[in-house]
Amino acid sequence: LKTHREVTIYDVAEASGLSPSTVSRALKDHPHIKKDTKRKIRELAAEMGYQRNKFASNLRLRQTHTIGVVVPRLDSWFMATVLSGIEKVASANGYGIIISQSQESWKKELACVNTLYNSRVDGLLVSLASDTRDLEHYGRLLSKNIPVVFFDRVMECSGCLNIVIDNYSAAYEVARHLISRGCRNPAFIGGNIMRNVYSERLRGFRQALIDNGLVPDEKLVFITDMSSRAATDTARLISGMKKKPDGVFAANDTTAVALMVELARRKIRIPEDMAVAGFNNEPVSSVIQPNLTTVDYPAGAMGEMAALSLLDRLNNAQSNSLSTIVLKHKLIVRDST
Amino acid sequence: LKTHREVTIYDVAEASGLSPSTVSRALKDHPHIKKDTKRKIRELAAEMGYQRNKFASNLRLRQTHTIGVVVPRLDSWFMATVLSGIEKVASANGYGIIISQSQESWKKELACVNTLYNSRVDGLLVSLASDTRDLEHYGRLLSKNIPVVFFDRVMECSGCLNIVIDNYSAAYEVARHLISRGCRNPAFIGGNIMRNVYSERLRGFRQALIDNGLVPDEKLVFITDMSSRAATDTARLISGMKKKPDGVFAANDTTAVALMVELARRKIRIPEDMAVAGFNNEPVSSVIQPNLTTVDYPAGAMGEMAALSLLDRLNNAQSNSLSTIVLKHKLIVRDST
DNA sequence: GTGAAAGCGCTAACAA
DNA sequence: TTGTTAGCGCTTTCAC
Repeated sequence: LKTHREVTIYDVAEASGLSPSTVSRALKDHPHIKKDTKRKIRELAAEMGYQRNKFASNLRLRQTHTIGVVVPRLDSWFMATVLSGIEKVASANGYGIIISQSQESWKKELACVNTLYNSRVDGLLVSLASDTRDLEHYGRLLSKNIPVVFFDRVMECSGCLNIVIDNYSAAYEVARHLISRGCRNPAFIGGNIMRNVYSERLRGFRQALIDNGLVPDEKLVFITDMSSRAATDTARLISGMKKKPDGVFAANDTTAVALMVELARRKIRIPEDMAVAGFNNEPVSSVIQPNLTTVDYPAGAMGEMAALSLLDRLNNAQSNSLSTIVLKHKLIVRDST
Repeated sequence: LKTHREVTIYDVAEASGLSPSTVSRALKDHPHIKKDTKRKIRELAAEMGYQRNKFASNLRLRQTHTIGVVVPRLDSWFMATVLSGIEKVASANGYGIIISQSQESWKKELACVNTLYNSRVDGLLVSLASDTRDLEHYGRLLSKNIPVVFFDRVMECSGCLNIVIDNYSAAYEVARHLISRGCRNPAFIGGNIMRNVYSERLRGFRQALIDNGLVPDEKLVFITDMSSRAATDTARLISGMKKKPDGVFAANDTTAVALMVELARRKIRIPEDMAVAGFNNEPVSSVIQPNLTTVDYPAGAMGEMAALSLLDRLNNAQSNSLSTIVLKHKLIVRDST
């Protein structure tokens, strides 16, 4: 427990010979207070080392100027970049962010949401864990008018806002590109298809094959936990097949890169023997040789947009009835295909 | 402003026919309360959708179970990994984390620290901005017994704890390795040498040269902002020199990699024409061809250790008088040298 | 233009 | 084992 008592508005009031209410008003630039008084109080407060106590204020005002963020994990390029965008917008608008990781687990996501609720965050920014089945744990927030914005990994949810890219089209474009490069038998690597990002990419991938007269081979659809390790294993699997795929579309660059490294180790030439495409346009994609064909994903912009939208809902209660915002993606063709 | 009133312990008290204090105690498993009463109250509270209000509690208790984190930027592999470690330990111990970015600016760092102070965080975890000159802005926290732990980018500070690796030795080892591979004229790329991580690495680099009978060439010391862009520029500069260096030690892998990419574009062979070593052992270092020689930096462990140490100071007020913790690094030799 | 006073929800010293 | 009560520091309505 702290030993020193805080400097409060009462102390400032006493020292200035004014009342606490006047001090409180002066400090927040209330129009009813004389300019001169304001100045005096400001100076005195600064001199005394006064710092307003957010808890007392929050308790009174019932709002915290804090937004909660729940992400599956934060040690990926994508999330770090999104978070950076969120933090930038939040802090520019006087909001703080509390971050928690669900570690890709539904159960832990539930715990995170509850903790953040207890912290009385003004709103929530969420990207879903890999195995989250429903949105019940957000019900309480919603019923209390605490806005929730999902980004990247989202689910349908009345009253929430979803921020995404068009994963279906992006994947469709990738697959079409693969086909145009001569692939007739491409493989897909993705994560748990309960998540929109993976199911939509798989759907786009399949549809592109069908639209081009090819038959998707279910044996070439690999669902993994999207770890580098899993990618390496998949590379082994693939390179051991009698009838190898002639191309691979991995649902993120980290997976694509780990795959390429292992394929190279096994003397499979890229793109001659097997074309490889990724997703996200992570920096590593333009480092690996050959440079990786991928989809540019506006991660920073998504973070900023998510924060902006949340702030908007916070300020203009319900004015905004949008339910989905779709950000632009872009296919980037490089040497791996 | 929220419309719904919260469910409070008063509501639960009324509904249960007990007093608020009993409810409060039951909810926190106070030993003086009958087991049966506890159970009843718990059930009732859950049923009524009671969630304790942290603000009221914080206001009363004068502690928040929240730790503030200030980092230069959070969109790098290193920071994301450190943060992941911090979050893991914090949440496992019932603490939340509020994260803010100084954007490498002293001024903004100051603002971050003040905001976090206003939020009454229990303690602070900090990695310094590139141009921070002194630690005055931490003075107030320290005088209020709010513990501050610096990690990675630290400064001497009585009363604080610093968590680092031995940057001097690590750099010394890298330089010695470069020399053992035949380099006689290696270059150094680092950031602002006000920061220990860069000054120490430069110092170790120089000393290794001297100890091996070489003379450090000051024209081959490049101080940049450590952006990829700057690395590319440096590569151009270097490759345009009449008397090129025969090796480069970059103070992080991102810089080393951007450098290698540009050198390759200019047909400089690595390691034959120029050896390159980096720092951090970022994943990209084992993706680039040739794989990058680097120093393994225990980023995740550093995050966990930082959080753990802070919690320790929070719990055993001042018991721990350590002022510096040094984590182990490891030279990793690969094909780029 | 300024002040008095009530109350946000919770906790703990003290009383019973 | 449980209840009473007095704040934690701030904001704001109402009065002057």
